[in-house]
Amino acid sequence: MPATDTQSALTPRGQRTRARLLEAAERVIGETGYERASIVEITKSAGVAQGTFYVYFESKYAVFVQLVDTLGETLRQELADAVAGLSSRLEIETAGFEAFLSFIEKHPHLYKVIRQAEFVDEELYRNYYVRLAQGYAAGLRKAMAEGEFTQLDPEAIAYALMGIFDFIGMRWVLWEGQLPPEEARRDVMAFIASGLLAQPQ
Amino acid sequence: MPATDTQSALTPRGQRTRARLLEAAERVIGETGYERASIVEITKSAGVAQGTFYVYFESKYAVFVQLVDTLGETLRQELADAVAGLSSRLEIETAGFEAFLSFIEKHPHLYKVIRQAEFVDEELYRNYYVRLAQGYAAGLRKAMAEGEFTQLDPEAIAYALMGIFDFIGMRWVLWEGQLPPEEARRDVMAFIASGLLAQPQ
Amino acid sequence: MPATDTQSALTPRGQRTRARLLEAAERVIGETGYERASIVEITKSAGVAQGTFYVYFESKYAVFVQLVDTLGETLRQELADAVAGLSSRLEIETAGFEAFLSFIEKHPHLYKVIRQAEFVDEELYRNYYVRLAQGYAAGLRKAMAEGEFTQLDPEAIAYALMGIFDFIGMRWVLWEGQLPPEEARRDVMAFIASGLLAQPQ
Amino acid sequence: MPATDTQSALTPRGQRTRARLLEAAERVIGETGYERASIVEITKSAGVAQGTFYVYFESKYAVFVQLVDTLGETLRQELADAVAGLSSRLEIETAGFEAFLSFIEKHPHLYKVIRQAEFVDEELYRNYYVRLAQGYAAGLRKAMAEGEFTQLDPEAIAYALMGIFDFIGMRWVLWEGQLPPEEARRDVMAFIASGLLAQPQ
DNA sequence: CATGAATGAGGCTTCATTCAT
DNA sequence: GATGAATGAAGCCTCATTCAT
Repeated sequence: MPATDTQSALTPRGQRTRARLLEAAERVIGETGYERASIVEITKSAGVAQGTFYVYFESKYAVFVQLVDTLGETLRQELADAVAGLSSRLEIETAGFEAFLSFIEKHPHLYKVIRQAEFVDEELYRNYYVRLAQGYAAGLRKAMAEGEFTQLDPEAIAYALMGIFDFIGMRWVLWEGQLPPEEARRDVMAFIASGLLAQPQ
Repeated sequence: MPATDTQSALTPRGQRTRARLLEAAERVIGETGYERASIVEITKSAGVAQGTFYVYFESKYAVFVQLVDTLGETLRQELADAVAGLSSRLEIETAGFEAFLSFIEKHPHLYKVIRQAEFVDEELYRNYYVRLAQGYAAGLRKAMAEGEFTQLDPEAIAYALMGIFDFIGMRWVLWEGQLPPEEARRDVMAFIASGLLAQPQ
Repeated sequence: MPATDTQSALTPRGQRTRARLLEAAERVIGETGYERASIVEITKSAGVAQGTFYVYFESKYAVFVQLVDTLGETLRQELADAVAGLSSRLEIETAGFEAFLSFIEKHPHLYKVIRQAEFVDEELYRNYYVRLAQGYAAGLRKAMAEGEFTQLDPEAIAYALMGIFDFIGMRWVLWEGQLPPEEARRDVMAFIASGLLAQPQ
Repeated sequence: MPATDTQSALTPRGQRTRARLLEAAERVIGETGYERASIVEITKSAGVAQGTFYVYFESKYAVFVQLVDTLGETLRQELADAVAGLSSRLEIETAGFEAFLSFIEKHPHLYKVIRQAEFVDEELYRNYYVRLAQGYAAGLRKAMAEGEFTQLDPEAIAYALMGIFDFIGMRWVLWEGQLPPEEARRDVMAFIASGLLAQPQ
């Protein structure tokens, strides 16, 4: 009966309410975790009544999926914007790293959402990374083909790089609430740049 | 009031029961996640009555902490054993990587437990990584001091390396249920080895 | 998180439900005692689902406190009304005695609630009596100062009088379900009246 | 199978264990209340294993009854001893009052036990008071017949006096942990003495 | 005599969801 | 569109009691 999962056919007022709920869900789920986050808390945080939640979302799980999707789209978009026009893979790598870190900084709650997915819906979680990794690996493969880097297993390197970014983001942005110090960022990039030029063994 | 959290004064029978419960908790929590894992499920899986759980553990949370501690200790021990006697940092790195992967392979449930801690008890989670990182950074610092590697921010590099291992482990061991293919392992290590020789920028 | 403990913003329907729950709690706790009274029993007696209890009260303990508070207020109010306009302390004493007995008769469950407080929350229990005794002692002190009675330790006498009323109320109203026979009431009052004129020793 | 409720046929060691359990039960039940008092707590406090409890008592309820019985007997005995040889009712009253207070002082836990009985087993509770009141009323009746006091309803007066003692004992001995100040005791006795000489109205 | 492991019923509380207004 | 009352399943935990040793 309820649950207008597509934004279609929503009055402006409805759109505002829906947006407020989504923000609140991001905040609350990001802070307390999916399981501990209650609909009561989300609606309270959004300033609406409990029942209103179900006017816009089919279930708690549905918002979660919505959030993960939003995360993926937003992140991919921001990364694409950040590297648009760059040609050297190393520049791309650096710009992507910076964009990723500032994305987490701007949306720490949203970023924590994806980390939860592992225990809420593993497929959702994998898809997020698989998709990210595929794009990543494609870029690497191209750069390797063009001789910019050594030929290394692109998928493995993609996951390695994502791991680096993830842990650096966790250590400084999530835990410290700020970007890593200049020195750390520079050394990590130097490490990556040099790594990508590895001599095959 | 009950809960014999110390192994002291447990009859052999009691020790067996406690061990069965711990295994069951590892399995169930690892598979379904902390929040979704119920005491009913754990005790059923251990083949004991519900109340028996509380004879050995103070609470659901308490077993969780127990598991995380066990994980930390076991992993640190296995890593230490794996690299004992090696002198070159690169050998240590390689051996540690292999040991880490085979640890996850042997204890996939246990390894998933730590990933949950982020949402169960963030401090526990951080401590786990902070402690690991400290040891790691110390080793790197020493190798750098001895000129084996370029001087880079040891903490940042430690987190970067942990991130690599974590994601590679996730991608192949957790998702595929097996060690990464030989090629992937070799290329990742080549990447790391070369990265550690980065020219400072 | 829920629990609208303040009556604010309750729809008429909500107010009715809350009132039914409060009555049921009074009945069940009064009859079976705080510890033996279960939420299941209370909600069943109120004709609502178990969860509904927690829409209106934070916990079992919270209703208990609510009941004790209500008891105190109602009793003090009824006593005040009963003695309003009377000037002689003896008349006040008599009227208070009668009012107290008929209060218990009307609210036997509520009265039994306070007797439990001793084992549920001793502070709550003491406060109830301390407060009652203070008002009582103040009245006695005044009457003594005006020479209506002998000068005796007002606090001790206040507790003595409360003890009398309590035990008489217990013996006849609680145990017999009816007011003490005329003769008993008269003799108890004669005892008190004469006692208050004791010659200091 | 177990439960040697009569002390018969107990080895000396058994008698000691039983006594320790009884003391522990008095302490724990007196402090935390019957319902909150757990067998675990009692046995721990007695320094024996959980199962040992059921070697000596049929159930938790059984010890409780045992304690109430002990209380009644001990108190009646001490009161009897205190007034033995006294002939004037007033002396008896005074000595009884003092004996009662010092009994509570020596056995505060035991005394709190009886107060709980109201919610554990109302009949037990009533019997305790009924029995006490009967003896009391008999003494009063006799004194009245002999003209020592005014003729007043003996049962009502007995309950009134018990109420006084109970509340004075509660206020000072239970709450303060010490006997009421000299002045309070004297004034209460003066009040009683004078009350007993009331002119019938 | 004594132990301590094991049980399972039952209690309090939470919370996603439904529904009538 | 929005509300908030109501639901009931399910979860964690406690504890009196039993039993094999």
